[in-house]
Amino acid sequence: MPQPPAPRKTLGRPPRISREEVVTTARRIVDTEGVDRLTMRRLATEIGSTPMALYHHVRNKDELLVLLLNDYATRTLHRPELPAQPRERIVVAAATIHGALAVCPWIVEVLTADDLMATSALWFVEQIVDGLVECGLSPERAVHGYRAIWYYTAGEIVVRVTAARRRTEDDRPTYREQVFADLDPSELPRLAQVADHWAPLTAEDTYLDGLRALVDGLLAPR
Amino acid sequence: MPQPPAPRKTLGRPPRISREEVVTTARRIVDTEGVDRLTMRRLATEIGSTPMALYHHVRNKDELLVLLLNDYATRTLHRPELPAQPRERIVVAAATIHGALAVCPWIVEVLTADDLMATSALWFVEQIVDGLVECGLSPERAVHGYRAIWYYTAGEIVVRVTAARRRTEDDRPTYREQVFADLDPSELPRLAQVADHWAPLTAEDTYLDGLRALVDGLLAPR
DNA sequence: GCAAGTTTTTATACATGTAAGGAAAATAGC
DNA sequence: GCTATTTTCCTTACATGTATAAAAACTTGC
Repeated sequence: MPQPPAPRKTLGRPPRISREEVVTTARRIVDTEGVDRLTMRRLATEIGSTPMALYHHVRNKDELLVLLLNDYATRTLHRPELPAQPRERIVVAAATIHGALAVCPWIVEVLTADDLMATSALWFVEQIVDGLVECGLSPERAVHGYRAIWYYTAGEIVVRVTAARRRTEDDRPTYREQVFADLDPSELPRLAQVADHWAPLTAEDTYLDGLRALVDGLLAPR
Repeated sequence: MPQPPAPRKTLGRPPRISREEVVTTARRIVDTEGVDRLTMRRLATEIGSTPMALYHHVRNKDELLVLLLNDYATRTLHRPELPAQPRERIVVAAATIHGALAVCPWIVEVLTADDLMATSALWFVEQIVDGLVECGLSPERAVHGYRAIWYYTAGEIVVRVTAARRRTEDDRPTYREQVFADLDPSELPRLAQVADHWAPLTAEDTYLDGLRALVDGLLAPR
């Protein structure tokens, strides 16, 4: 026979939903219907509650998205075999984070939030900082180096994703196309020279090249 | 005596407000009261019209912000004396853009929009691409190099600004502080080592250092 | 002058995030 | 059992961006 629930230690009305349930349900909605469908009301009805009840488990929608990102990172960001050579280790660690985030376009709102501080991502940060130190940087410079790598990585994702988003929700010619069509070759010769190839050029994925360049530059003797 | 207005050529009901007026008024609101106060309703009453009328001159609020950014860039982004040496020219051009954007925190929503394509900024892009070519890169690689610089620059601004924003609207301890307090030194020794200095370290402005490293790396022989 | 067509403006309506205040459900002290 | 206290939940309300449809103010062709 069912034990009466052990006497509660906590004060106040017992919660009917948990932060975890909120996040899990939100994840299901995002996974199955896309992040656009994730509204507080929708989430509330899905969970059998009311919108404002969610706000006792999540500070606001932004925080919910951060939690979703952490959840996502924890589940999909597995530690790869890293090369022994520190420079290459840095590159692979950064590229792994980048790869995991790049396929998850809804994070843009959140990405900018803070540096990636999901516990699962910290290991990668450690690898990067450690690699930089092993290559001769002081711990302080190594942290700055990691920050630079993070700026570059986050910037790449944010710019690329929002550009893509804007392209889909928009059939009119891009402002960019417009501008490149009216380029004055005598004023801006280089841009005029590459104007025709600009779109395909900037569509190429050169994250790794840029990352390598940045790491090389960070490690080069001053 | 006032000439009767020349017979209009355009069809349809004559506009009572112009795109320019919309942007100018929006700018005034942003300048005097901050970007938070810029709402479509507020803008409409300020301009003596109705919210939906604005949508005939501006596709949506996002586009309005893009226009504001362009307007801002056109007014404040003046061409500096650039060094003759191409490498340094790249750095100064990028740093100038960065400096102009960094003081203008409300652009974050927009920055991610696309690359900076205000006509006034194109000159800087030209300088960067040209500098890279002068240093021996092919035009294609130069464009990719510019993109890397832009990713880094935009990422730095976005991350820094939103981190600052979150700090002000939030008095609870940061997630980051939380995480760094619970660091396991045996698992993440480097991070534990710098944990105490993390906040001040990441608060330092190291944009230029990172930029130099990136440019160095882009120009290093492969 | 009138009908048709075109562009701008207005009125109305809806979805969304979330603030404010009160109701509900538990414990603790009496 | 009763009251105070604490925590969670619910109801209501508001500001905001913007979709939709109709009205208004023009030009053009007749």
